[in-house]
Order: sequence, then structure tokens, then C-alpha cells
Amino acid sequence: MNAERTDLAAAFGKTALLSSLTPAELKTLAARAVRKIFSAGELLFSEGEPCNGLHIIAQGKVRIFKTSVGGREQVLAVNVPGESVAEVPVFDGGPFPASAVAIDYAEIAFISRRDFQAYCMEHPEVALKVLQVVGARLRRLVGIIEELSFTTIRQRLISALLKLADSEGKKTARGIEFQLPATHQELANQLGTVRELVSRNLMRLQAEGLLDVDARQIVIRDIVGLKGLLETPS
Amino acid sequence: MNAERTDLAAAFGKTALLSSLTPAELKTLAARAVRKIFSAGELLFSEGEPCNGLHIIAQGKVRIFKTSVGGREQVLAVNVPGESVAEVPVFDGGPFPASAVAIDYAEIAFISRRDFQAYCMEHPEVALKVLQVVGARLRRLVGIIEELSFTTIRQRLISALLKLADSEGKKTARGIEFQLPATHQELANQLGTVRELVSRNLMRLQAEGLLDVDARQIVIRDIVGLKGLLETPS
DNA sequence: TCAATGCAGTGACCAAAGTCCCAGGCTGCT
DNA sequence: AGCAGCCTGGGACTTTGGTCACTGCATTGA
Repeated sequence: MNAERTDLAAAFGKTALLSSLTPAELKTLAARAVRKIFSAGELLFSEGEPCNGLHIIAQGKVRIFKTSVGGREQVLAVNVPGESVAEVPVFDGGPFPASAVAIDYAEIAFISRRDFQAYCMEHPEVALKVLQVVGARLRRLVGIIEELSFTTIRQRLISALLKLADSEGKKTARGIEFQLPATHQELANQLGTVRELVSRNLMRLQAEGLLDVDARQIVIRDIVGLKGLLETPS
Repeated sequence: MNAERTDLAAAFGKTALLSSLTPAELKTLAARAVRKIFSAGELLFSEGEPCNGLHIIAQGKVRIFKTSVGGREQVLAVNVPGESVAEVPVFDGGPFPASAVAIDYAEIAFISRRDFQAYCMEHPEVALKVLQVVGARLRRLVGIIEELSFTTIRQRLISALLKLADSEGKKTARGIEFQLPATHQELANQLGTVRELVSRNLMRLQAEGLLDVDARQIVIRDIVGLKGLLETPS
């Protein structure tokens, strides 16, 4: 396993936060970082816990989410290698506003709050980068709020499908094909709803001839029609 | 009107962002700021517009909100004097993620992006403050998402009432009394719903004996009962 | 004093969202 | 082969949210 370990300094060089640093600086920072390994489904941290450092994803994907008392989940973000997690509590000293879980095997570089804050004081441009990253996060949250309060589940599902088609879809004779990245349950969590509604709405779109569904395999037959449904409120 | 003008340097001293600056620094920064006056209901800026500077509220209140195609509104924040508005686009260069309107007569100090960014490079501690402010904003947005996706309008209304009771309520013989800060419509916008549901839910709570409603005058009769409704999903 | 306007309350109605429950299929394990 | 556990599909039903239309009330300003 050791041999497969990602080189932290190299990983740092690819993160938006630290891309402006010189190789030497990356190395000194990497030296201060702790490597943490998580297996699929393992929690990085839970909402409400105190935060003592910055997490940078070297490998794997991390899902950030809130949990309700009723056991429902709302996904806030899915982060990939090169991205950082929980920048905010590092700087305001508060607890984690949400929980984070490793979606699959993940390697995380962990830098203590003190070290990173000190680094920002010495390198103001890093602080500005952090600000940009946090800004992007904030914009995405505003987008989630907009979707939750203005759109139906049907529309949210459609726009999620369109995004997937755009990023992972392959054009075939039958249409644009792709696989759902996970279970209907997981997709429901991202849309802020429950499994059944995802199933049902997929079936409804199929019945309307807009796409074909076979469990997680999706074939979009009428992408123009789908986009049309986003404009005019159904 | 000139005589009533707020002293910008003094106002700056009270803002979280700039509280660490010396009086001399405040003065030089204030010299670079432009004063903008808005009357009630006037737009500071609209979602999607490019952003060319930081707004700091010297006087008045500002409401930040998103608008849907159907004309509905979702309030993201209400900011008061001493707070800044739209820090994010100042730093990431993107457009405003939402619109802002003056709730009543307002005086805004406006500092250009370039000036403020330069200031942050010279004073890294200011950048860290900005990060804290943006962090607080982000936490509030996460809170809104949580409410939108996990709670009913009834519960959101109750928790809004409890917050108001806490901040503005006065204990009287009849219970905790206060006035709604604005119209039912406005309250609905903050809860992410429509006027009728606010009316109805208020009436329902009254029928249940938990509070008395007379238009905007609220008397909470059973605060324990209200809090109880937040715990167990109704 | 009398429209005009804006806000609050309300009933009827409809659509969306959510719950509960069970059946069928697939996978992996014993 | 047989079983257990997950995931999906789907039926029946309830609750919540939202729309529309109308009434009454207060304020305001001509």
C-alpha cells in the first residue's frame, strides 16, 4: 500500500488553494501535513464537531452533507482530488457546519489550523485564493437554495440529468447514454428528496418519451424537450 | 440632509471587517470610499450584474434575495449598519449571485474592488476578517438549506417567531408580545413560501392556543409548546 | 368624503411531495 | 441451491404547499 501513496507535495501543487506556491514552499508545507487514509463510507468528520485543521483531498471523492433528525440527507457538495474541504471553520474557529464522508478510498492531507493560518499571514495571496474557493462554495450554496425554493423535484432531476449527460454522456445511435453515478437514494439526497420520487419521476420522463431508463442506465432521447421543461414551469 | 450624513470613517470603525484598523487607516480608507444614498425599495444591484466594489452599510437595512421567474422571492440575508454586502464577488471577480435592495433610507460606503484588494494584500489580517465574515454568511446559507430541505413551512414559521420573540419580544401579562417586522408577504419571502401560507399557519397556531394574532401584532401564549413543535416532526 | 390602494383572512381546489408497503430482481455468500 | 441484503418499481394514500378568487379593513390622498 505504501508504494501507491500519493505524493502530497505533488497533490498540493494541483490544488487551487496552493497553486501559486513554489515547489520549495509546497515541500515545506507538505512536510507539516499529516496523511489520513479513509475507506469507502468512512466519516472524515461530523457536523458540530470542532475543527482543528484543513483537509485537502489527494485521492478519492468526499461528500459533504447535512442530516435531518428524520434520517434524511441533503448533499451540499461532492469534492474531488485537488479540492479542499471545510475551509470555513478553519478560519472562523467554529464547528463544522456539515458532515463529510469518503465516497470511496481516499487519501487526505491534513494541515493544522495554526500552521495554515500562519501560512496565510505570511502569504496574503494564499488568503485571497482561499477567499475565491470559499466564494465558489458560497455561490454553489446559493444555487442550491434557489433550486430548493423555486423548482420542483422534477425540474431538479432534469437539470441533474442534463449535467450528467454533459459531463459523462456518450452520443450513441439511441441518444445520449450514461450511467447514474450512484443509487437513486444518493441522487435523491442530492436533490433534497426521497428515493421514491426519483424513481417515479424517472419513470414519468420515460413514459413521456424523453428518455429511457433501465435502473441506472439512462438514454436521453429528446434532450431539447428536456431542456424545454426547465424553462416553462411544467 | 448633509448635516445628517453619517461619518464614514466612524462607520468603518464599527464594521467587523475593518475593526482592526487604526483611526488613521480608517480615515485614508474612508477618503477613498464613495458615499451612495438609496431610498426605501431602491436596488443596490441586481443578480448577474458585474461587481466593481465592496458595499459597507453606514445606515439603513439591506435585503439580499433571489428572484424566480414566477416572481417569487427568497431572502438570503438582511444586513444592518456595520455589515458589508457582496464580499464574495469582490474577490472572485464574478457577477453578483443575488440582488440587494434598500429596505429603508440607506447610506452605503462604496470602495472599489482594486482599492480593497490592494488593502487586503497590505493588511493580511483584513483578509482573514473577510474570510470570517464570508464564513458566517456561508453558515447562514447552510442553515437556510437545512430549513428548506428538512422542515415544513409551519416549523420554519415557528422558528422565525421564536427568533423574533427572543430579539424583540416583551414579556407582558398575556405572554411575549412583539410586532412582525414587515408584511406577511415579506415574512413569506424569508421562509421561501407565499403570503397565504403565512396567514394560514399563523391562524392555525392561534386556533391551537399557542399564540394570539392581530395582523402584525403577535402574543406568544405558550412558548414551551411552540418549542416542542420544533422537536418532534409535527 | 370617497375612490384607490395595499394588506390580511379565507374557502375551494389542485398539484407536488412524501409515506407506507410490498413485489421482483440482482448480487454475494454460505 | 438457497438465503439475505440491497436496490428498483410501483400502488394507495395523506399531507403539504401552492393557486385563484373574493371579502373586508385600514390608510391615503385627491
